[in-house]
Amino acid sequence: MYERKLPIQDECGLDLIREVVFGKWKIHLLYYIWQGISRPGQLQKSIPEATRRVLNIQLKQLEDDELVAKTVYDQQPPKVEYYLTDLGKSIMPIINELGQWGDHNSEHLRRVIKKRLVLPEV
Amino acid sequence: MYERKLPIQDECGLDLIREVVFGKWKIHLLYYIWQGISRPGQLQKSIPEATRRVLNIQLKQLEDDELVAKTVYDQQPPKVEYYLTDLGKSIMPIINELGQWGDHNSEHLRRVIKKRLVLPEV
DNA sequence: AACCACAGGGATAAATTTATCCGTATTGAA
DNA sequence: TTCAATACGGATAAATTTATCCCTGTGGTT
Repeated sequence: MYERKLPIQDECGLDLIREVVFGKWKIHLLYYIWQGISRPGQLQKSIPEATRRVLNIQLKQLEDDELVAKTVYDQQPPKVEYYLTDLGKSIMPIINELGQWGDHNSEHLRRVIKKRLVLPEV
Repeated sequence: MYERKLPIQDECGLDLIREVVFGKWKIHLLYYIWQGISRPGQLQKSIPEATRRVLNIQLKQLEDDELVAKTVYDQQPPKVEYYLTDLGKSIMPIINELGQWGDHNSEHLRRVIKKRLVLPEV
């Protein structure tokens, strides 16, 4: 594992939120699992931009943080199903609102984000 | 500036959200500005764990993304006041919910976060 | 004259996160 | 026997973000 060197901030609610949901694909994973897409392979197809490796890592963190849990079926080939814990379920209304806010303002947001790619004016 | 090498994902609302609010102190800054703490020096006192440098960088990004704007008073010593744009205001209800969720579940969250510091069992 | 408050940013190092590559294991099917 | 499907994870490189250190400039105060 990676041994952290800088202290983790956990003073306020916003600190805690950052620690558990600010990963590149965490809110996406929570969303798709909530939608019923439970198996790792399906999740990867739902998020093709992410490599399988990263999804595994972030799923593991969500699991460690107890926002998701999984059932490992004892069979061959392996079968695993993720599901949201009660804690995970409880945050979904907010994540959905975030997604809606992003969709609702997508025109604006894409515009400002695209500017980042443009080289600074001479 | 930093020239990005990997493509930015901006497919869905959740991608866009990540791009504009997933910085170490961005939601904190939005929150405090929303609370009326508008001057850079005050913001830094409100978030003592962050260095002034990082706050400047993240404020600049929030400004580029048009979630905040600022008034620069033409006087000496300098005086600057940040405020939320309409877009910035519109996301505050959700950020407040995030903070409340974190506060509400702080006991659980602190527990799982602290485990990360513990070395893996032998 | 020396210092403080104020806001800002360059240069670089360090930390952290993510990407890339590749290997493990099992069963059934071609 | 070779390959596909399934899930997982080590090792390392690259990218990105954050931390550290230090400097600029002005006007008022001591």
